[in-house]
Formats: sequence, structure tokens, C-alpha cells
Amino acid sequence: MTIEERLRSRGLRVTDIRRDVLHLLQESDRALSQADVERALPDLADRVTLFRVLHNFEEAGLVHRVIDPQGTSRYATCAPTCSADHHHDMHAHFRCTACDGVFCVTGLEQPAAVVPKGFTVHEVRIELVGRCATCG
Amino acid sequence: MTIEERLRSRGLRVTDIRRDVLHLLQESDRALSQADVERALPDLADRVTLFRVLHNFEEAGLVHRVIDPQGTSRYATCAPTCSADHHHDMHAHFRCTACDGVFCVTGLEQPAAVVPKGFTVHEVRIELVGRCATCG
DNA sequence: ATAATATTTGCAACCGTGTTGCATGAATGA
DNA sequence: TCATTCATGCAACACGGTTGCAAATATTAT
Repeated sequence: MTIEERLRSRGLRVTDIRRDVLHLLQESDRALSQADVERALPDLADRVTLFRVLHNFEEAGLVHRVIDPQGTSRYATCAPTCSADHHHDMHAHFRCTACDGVFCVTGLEQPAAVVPKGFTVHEVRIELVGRCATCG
Repeated sequence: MTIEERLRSRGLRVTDIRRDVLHLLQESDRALSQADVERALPDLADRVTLFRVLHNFEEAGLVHRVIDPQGTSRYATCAPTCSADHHHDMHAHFRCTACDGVFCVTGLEQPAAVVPKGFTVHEVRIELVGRCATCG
């Protein structure tokens, strides 16, 4: 599926900005912050526009968002089968302490959660912290 | 151990602000943001001072910090045996989708992590998401 | 108790991310 | 091609986080 088809399939109009940003996210092996996108594609668009584009992508289920340890949002493309509602419970994230890169990890089984009486668990989020292949 | 002893044992001087803030965190059953502390103890201190007090507590290993889904920091008292370095890998956090409260959960076993070749996992962070006992 | 020292506090000011409103320009469908 | 709907840029603001510096306070030594 081309990038344009991907955008249209989620009801988003095709524009230069959206095409370039989605392409960048697709090529990246890690989750990018808005600042990362601005650095990679300087002068492509106003920062408000970028904010809205990333926001649109997330709402449309094209990307998922993860909060990094500094509290800023990072975005990464979803698997093609992702939808906006339940794409988050399909994988965990790995964060490298050296380069601060965030990677997706699939195939992780969820541990049985033991919570106090009266608590209900709907979702288990897992973050792996360590060093990536590049940083050794 | 009294609050004052607790502060001194970590090399922190005892002041009204530190005593009140640590007491508040100790009494709370959930992790509090700086804004929460300001609301609970209005006019106790300047917001910069509060920021530094919470920062000191974390460095001293008196509290641990967790980033909530909005990307803001929340603080909760550690078990007395916690140190600044390894207090984070002793428990998971539970977040209530209704009241946004963050609670500590202990006794959770860590899942075996499957990561790509070349990756090294040093730590596994787990966040449970659901409804707390109060919110049903 | 007092003075000397080290730390804490408040203030002003700044940065980055996130966010809204509004006017303008561009993509789509008829 | 025209009308409509949506995307974009700009200005402006909210908020959390952060630093530097001078004044106030806690600790230590006299």
C-alpha cells in the first residue's frame, strides 16, 4: 500500500506535509518526537501544522504515541492492521539509555497482574530499558 | 522513623516545607504531581522551591517519580529500603482511567523479555491501566 | 549564645511542548 | 471550473520544567 493510499484509507487528504512526515516515520526504526521531525524535515511546515499532522495520524490510527521519560510525545508508525482504539496493546517499547531511541517490540507475553481487591486491570503497558544494538 | 529522621538520614536539612511535603506524600495513597502538592498545600512555598524539594527527594531516594500519560511527573514515597539508584525496579504502577490516580503495585513478576539481536534489557517497567477500587 | 558557613528559599526570567482561534490557501468532488 | 471542505500559517497563550542570583534560614564551630 502506498503512502497516499494509506492516508486516503483513513480518510485523510493527501498533502506534501503529510506525505513527507508519514514517509519519515515509516522509514525510521524508532519513535520520533515532533522536534525530531522538525530537525529531519526543516522548513517543511509550521510547528503547529506538524503538531496537528501528528495528532491526525494518531487519531486516524496511522501511528501510535508513546511518552518518553522526559515526558514528551514520540510517534511511530503502526502495523497496517492497527486501529486508533486498540493499537496500543499489541506491543511493548524498548528504550535505549544511550541514544534515547524508542523501538517497538512485539511478541511479548503479558504477565498476570496481581492488584489489590477492587482494582480492575484493562491493559498492561511494558517498557523495556537497556541498550540498543547500535549503542552496544 | 519520623519524618525528620527520614530527611536527616538522607543528608537533607529539615525545613517546614520539606516536612510538610514529605508528610503529604507519605499520607497519600497515590502519586502526586507538583500541581497536586500546590493545591493541597497552598501558599506553602514558591513553585520553584517545590520543584526543587521534589527533585531533592527523588535524588535522595525518598520518593520515586513516574511520568503520567500527560507527560507530567508524579511523585510517591518509596519503601524505606529504597535507594535512589534501584528503587524503580521494585514495583509497578497502576493508573486509574477514571480518576487518573497512580498507585504502587508490588509483587509483580517480570516477564521474560524477547528483544532483537544485539539489544540488552536492563530494566522492565510495567504500567497497569484500569479502574481503582474507589472508581469501580 | 554568637558568629561563620553552607544550604534553602523566593523572585524574575527563560525554554520547550502543547494548544486554540482565525484568516488564508490548497485539495477534493460535482 | 466552481463550490465546498479541509489543511496551513500566524499570533498568541497555557503549563511544566529550569537556571541564576540575592536574601533568609539551618547547621556548625567558637
